[in-house]
Amino acid sequence: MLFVTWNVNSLRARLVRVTSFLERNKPDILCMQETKMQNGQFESMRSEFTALGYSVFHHGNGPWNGVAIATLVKDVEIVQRGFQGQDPDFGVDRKECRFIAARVNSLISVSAYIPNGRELGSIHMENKLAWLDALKVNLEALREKYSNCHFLVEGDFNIAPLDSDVWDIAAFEGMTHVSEAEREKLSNLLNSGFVDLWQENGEVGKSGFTWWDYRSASYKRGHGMRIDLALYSPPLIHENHSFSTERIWVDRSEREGEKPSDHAPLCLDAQLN
DNA sequence: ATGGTAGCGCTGCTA
Repeated sequence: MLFVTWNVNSLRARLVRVTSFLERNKPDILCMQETKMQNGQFESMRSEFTALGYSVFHHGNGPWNGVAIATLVKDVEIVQRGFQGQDPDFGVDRKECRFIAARVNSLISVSAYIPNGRELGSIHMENKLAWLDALKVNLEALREKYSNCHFLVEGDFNIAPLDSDVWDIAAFEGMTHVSEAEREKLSNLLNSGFVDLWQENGEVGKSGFTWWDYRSASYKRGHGMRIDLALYSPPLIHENHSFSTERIWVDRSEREGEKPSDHAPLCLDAQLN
């Protein structure tokens, strides 16, 4: 199966790029982040997806954030929008839509958009760290509930796990995305039973960057970061399941040409049953 | 070079 996660940076601005990508690559599941629209606005473009055979679940409430899952698989149901037990997708100033989970056959597919954090020490950074704690709690609960399911958590984590995941670690002194605090939250999540598939299976010597700033010709200069991740967890109940990564790669062609997102899609070819 | 660019929605915020 082909799995893709892509921060599209506005689904309205990127609709043709996204539908063209689906036509050409036919991923079984596409997780999107930063759709930047409300559920009602998404309805006006739903037919663009259904025409290609995709079912789409969208979770958005305003001009920022917003996540979605599109799939060709027919045995699919939405299992969670936002976090449980609190007013979900909590943000500093408003409710934000950053988490959606669907069951696709025997897989729970999660599309997540972790808060940016803006600056170390800011209220937004505190929110980012709290959000990562809530993500771990919610995933633990879901893994208990769907204990016979594989879990693939994909999205824009706004965290570069390793120093080698940024173009120049020296340039990130005192910056978000590489701080000890957020990396520790990610480690906590991984230690609860997830594998960073790029770290496990990425091509040796390839950077794995998925994001390049629009400014300062960052893409051309190779100034990128690996912040879009695919995390896998096997079923809690270990009965005759298997999962193997055939290949994981970044489709850089989508960061080129006319009006690209500032993120490229992270693609995963994997077999599971 | 404490700049730079893109998107949203209408003035400045978010990334």
